[in-house]
Order: sequence, then structure tokens, then C-alpha cells
Amino acid sequence: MLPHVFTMPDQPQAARKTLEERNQMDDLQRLRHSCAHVMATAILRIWPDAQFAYGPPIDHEVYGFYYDLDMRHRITPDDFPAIEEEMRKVVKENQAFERMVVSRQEALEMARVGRLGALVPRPEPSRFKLDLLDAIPEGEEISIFKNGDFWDLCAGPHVARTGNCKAFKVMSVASAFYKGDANNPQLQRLYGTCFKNKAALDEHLERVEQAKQRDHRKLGKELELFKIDEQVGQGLVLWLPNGAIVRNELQKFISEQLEKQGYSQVYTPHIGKLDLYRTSGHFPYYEESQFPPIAEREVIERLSDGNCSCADLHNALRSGEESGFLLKPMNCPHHIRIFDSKPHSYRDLPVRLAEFGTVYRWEQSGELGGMTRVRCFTQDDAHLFVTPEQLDREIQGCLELVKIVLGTLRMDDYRVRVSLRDPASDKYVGDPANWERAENALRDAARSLGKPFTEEPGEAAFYGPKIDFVVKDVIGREWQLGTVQVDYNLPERFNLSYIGPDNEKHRPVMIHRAPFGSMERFVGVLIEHFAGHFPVWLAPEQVRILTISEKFDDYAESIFARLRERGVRVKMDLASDKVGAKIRLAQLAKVPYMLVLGAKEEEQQAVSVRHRHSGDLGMQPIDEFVLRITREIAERALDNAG
RNA sequence: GCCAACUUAGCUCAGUGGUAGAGCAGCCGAUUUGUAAUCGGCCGGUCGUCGGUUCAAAUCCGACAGUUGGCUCCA
Repeated sequence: MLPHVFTMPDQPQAARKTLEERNQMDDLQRLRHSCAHVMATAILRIWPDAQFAYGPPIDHEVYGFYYDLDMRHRITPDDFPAIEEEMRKVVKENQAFERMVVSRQEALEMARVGRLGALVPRPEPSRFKLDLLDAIPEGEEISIFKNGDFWDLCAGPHVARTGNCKAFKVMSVASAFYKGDANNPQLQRLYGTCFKNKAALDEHLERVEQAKQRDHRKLGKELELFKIDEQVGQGLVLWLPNGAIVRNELQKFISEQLEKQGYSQVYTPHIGKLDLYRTSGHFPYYEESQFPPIAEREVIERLSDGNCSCADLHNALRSGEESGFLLKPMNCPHHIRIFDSKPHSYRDLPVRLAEFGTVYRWEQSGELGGMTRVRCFTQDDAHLFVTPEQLDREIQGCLELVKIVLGTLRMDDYRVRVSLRDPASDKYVGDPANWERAENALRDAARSLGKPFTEEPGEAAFYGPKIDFVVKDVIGREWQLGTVQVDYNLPERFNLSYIGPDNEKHRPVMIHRAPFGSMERFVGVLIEHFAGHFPVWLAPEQVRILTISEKFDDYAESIFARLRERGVRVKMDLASDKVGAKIRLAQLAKVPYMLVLGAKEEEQQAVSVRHRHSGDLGMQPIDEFVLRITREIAERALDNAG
């Protein structure tokens, strides 16, 4: 479950737009596309052997376009100034973008003599352009765009002159497989962006810089929320005390909601027998994304005595000849065995089994990062066993939960994706009528969220349709958080049943749902959502007491005790610093409330309250503050000041 | 997994072939302070690891590990 989603710029094939779509390309895209040509021109002047592939404008938070290329020189960020310098010259030359329609023959000839994506004919053919030409359907118009000496196979459209690309920046260099296929060679991908004017560019760069300040990896370190330790392992999150508080509060909150919705919470072990996952189909089908199986000591010893190799052991486990265990990649098999531990009447249904269940997946090393892509994570998982008639209502219930929790955190910047089956394919299990019903139920549920959603036929799993919640991180990457999936497959595989009113056995339908995905990813996204300024109920440190001088240590102790007794997470700063310094530290630690204590306060049994956003709130009786903060915590209120 | 860049004190970073530096944090002392940095001292690193080149390596080369940006993958 929990597919991680990564959406990047349109891949070439998908990018083949119709003429109409291209005409609708907005001004900014047109400008950026033109800037990509300016960049290519500049690169060729510096490195004449560059072979260009694709160079589209993209819809991305940070980047505005890229151009994929291949050449001997490896571009590094040190090269950016020189590239930009050369680009400025091209802009200054104010070359006209000229469109020229050619026949396929003519285009092929240009590519053969290396004239496309080039300043002059070259000994080497324009190999990517040749390939690109192949992809253009017969009968479609083929156009060449020229600016100065640079000729490129390009559908356009472009701005009038290179002089329009006034405000640009080369942003980043990375690599990309040609045509997005891992079997193809890797090209250098140079990202850049371009705006109408310098002010707009500067504003954009400033925004990108601001966004980086909220990166959960940076804040996670600064606020001591979590760490990933080299000695523990890649992709294995250590929740530090502060992060653990945030997670705990969230889990408490979610648990409360689960109770209200009639869920039963369960606990299950982190491993299970291989046979369990054979039944579920997870092993060895998804083998490459699981940690390798665990063999029993007795088996290892017996086989080693017979000179058995690692490969033999592996094969014996794989084939089932020997038994072993698997770190669980999903919680459903365990929950299914709980459901199946006794017979069920239709009157018992729905059975809703919930667990903050920890799962392990072998993600590729290059994909790991922060808390958003890890190898061990805890899902806010649950499995609902329902009759077909109950499906609609239960799906609705799942979305209710999402609405409540995301609403409380005011996280409304997500998109909803409904994944449906591909009508043309026959890979799907389960009765088509049931699918129809489930898809309608999911669609209705999505509609009830009151947010725009996309329907994506062909994206459903083979076992059932689903609805996903997708959010963006600070650098524009999309991550899937929650998911609600209907499953017709596992009840079959485990031969689940309930006794219906007709006294016959019936097959239940399962719903997998993890409304926030994993605690790791959710908290990672949450850190960025709040920029580390957690609302009081989530804040690891809710109040910090700052004394004016050591004379007030005793008074501080009494306030401290008072707050702690009421369950408030409070700390004291009794150092001999000035208040200004103490405030600075508390602000940097993003503590929501600071209580400044001096002579005035002690005299009147009061506290001077400072809020991290609103500043000095003045002096108030301690009782009043206790009331204020405990209410704020109980209500799970957000900072008014944001 | 692939391509590239990066890895120096707990943190942020300087140091490009000649015996390791700063600020912050920590500790000690002085100061007793009113809403975003009081002053001074001390402690702290076999420069990611291993190997190579060199009279000499944080610095050059290689392998490995980790991080970052992409690509690929993601039940």
C-alpha cells in the first residue's frame, strides 16, 4: 500500500501536445521554452560537441524549463556563471526566432549532417533529433526554429526575439535517462527558469530561498525532531524526544477519532512467516522491494553442514522448501488473521481493525531522503471488513476522518486522485459490477471533500480502485500521504467469509486505509506545513519561562510546577543572560509562549506573556494564563497569528 | 540502482600540497540584566573510511560509506 508518488515534468511522449494545446501555451511557458533555446545556444558556443535531446518548459515550483543534452564535459554548478554570461550575450544579440516548415526528408537530412540542435553542420549526426523525428506521426507538420545560427527541431511556439528572455537563471544540473527509460543512456539535464522581468525572477528566487528554510530536514535537525544515523542505517528514522512528542500527540488525536468511529485498535508483530505472505501474494511477488527473508538458525546450520550456498538458502526460502520469516511490508495479512480468528455474522460487520503498524520496505538507496522516503515507517493503518452493501458508507467514514484531521491542522493544500480501472484491461480481480459500485462510491466520497479531484483510469491496483491524497513539499515534489483502497483480492486469497442473513457464507470486501500514510512522511510534511511552528497542542515545548535575574528563580520554579501539574510541557531558562538573549533562544526554538518573570510579576502573582508570533501580550494573572493555554491545548487550536 | 556534486569540532562554515581555523553551542568565571545575541576564559577535530601518489595530503588519485539534486522505482 502507500505507493510513493513522484511527479516530474512531462515525459517526452506525454509532452507531444496537439497544435491546439501548443497555441494555448501561456506567455510564460513560451518565454521559458525560448529561454531553453537561448541556453542551448550558449552551451554550444562553449562546448560545440553538445548533442541536445528534449528541452521543454515545465510546470514546476522551482524550475521553469530544462534541456537534456549529452557531451564530454560534465557540467557542474561552477559552470553556471559562464553559461549565464554566454546566454546574456545571446539575449543581447536579440536574435529573431524564425519558424520554418520543412518536409520530413529535409528534416532528416539536417539531422544527418548534425545541423539540428546545433550552430553549424557537424560531423556527428544530431542523433537525438533523428530519433525524435521518428516519433513525429506521419502527416504532422515538421517545424524548425532558428535563432541566430542555432537551429532546432521544435514545434514551438516561441517569443519573437531572444531579447525577450531578460530575466533568467540556470538553476541546477542533474541527470535523466533518455526518454525516461532506465535502459537508455543518461543525459545531463540542465534546469533553469525565466521570468518576464528581473523583479519577478528575484521574487521567485526569494520564494525558493524561503521555502528551503522550512525544509523538514533542516528544521528536523535544528529543532531536534528526528535524525537519521549512518550507523543505524539509511532510511531508518530515529525519533528524537521532541519529534516523538509531535508524533505521540498526533497518534492520540487520531486514536480519539478512531474510537468515535467505532474502530478497534490492535497490535501485531513486525514479522510474520513467509507462508503468510505467500498466501497474501506479497512474497515473493514484491521481493525486490522487501528486506530479504529471515531464516531460522536451525535451517541455516543444517544447510551449511551440507555445504549449501547463500543462493541455495535463498532459493530454499523462496520456493518454500524451508520456512522463514519476513519483516512485514504491510499490515494487512496480520489484520486479516485477526479478523479470521473467529466466525463472523453479518451483524458483526463492519469490523474495523486499526493499528499504527510499522512496515519495512527496501527502497532504492537513491530514493531515500529525510522523512518522506524511508525504509521503515509506521502507517496509521486500518483494515475494514465490510459487506458489499456497507462499502459506500465506510468509504465515506474514512474520508470523514481525513477531513477532521486535516481540517484541524488546516492542511488544505492537497490534491485528490481517484484511481480507476482501465476498461480495456482484464488484469483486475473481482466482479465488474462490484468494481463499478466501488468506483462510484470512491467518486462520491471524493466529491464530498469539496475539493477538485482527478480521475485516473488505469491507475487502480489490480485488486481494487483507490483514492489518494497528494501534497507537495517545499521544493515542489509531490508525495502521497493518505490512501483509501478497496480490495477484492485478499478476501479471496485468505478465503474470508461471514454468515449472511440467508445463513450462507459470503465474501467480505476489504478497505485498506491509511488517511495520513505514514507517521514519518506525515510529520515531515507537517514540519514544512507549519515551518516548525507547531500549534501549541503539538509543540514539543509549549511554554518557556524566562527570568529577569536569578532573584526570581524561586518564583519561576513555582510557575513551572503549576504549569507542569496541568500537563503543560514547560521549560525554564534560568541562565544569567539578559531577557533579550533568552527571548531570542526561545524564538529560535519556536516555543509558542514565553513567560517573562521579574519583580512586577512576582509581586502580583502574575506572568508577562509573550507569544512567538504576536509578541508581548502584557501581564496577566497566572490563573488566566493557565486557563488560556490549557484551553488552547484541549481545543487543539491553531495559532491565530499563523 | 544510475548520473553528478558534496562530506573539516555537537551545529553553521573558512581553509587547494608545507604540522588544522572562526562563530554558535557546551563547561568555568564575572555580570543580575524587562521583550530577538553581556563580557572573558576553557574544552572540543587522527579533516567520512580505507588505500595510493609525494620528502610532505584536509588539499591530488582510486575504492567504499553517507548526504544532496535529478532520473528510474514505489504492492
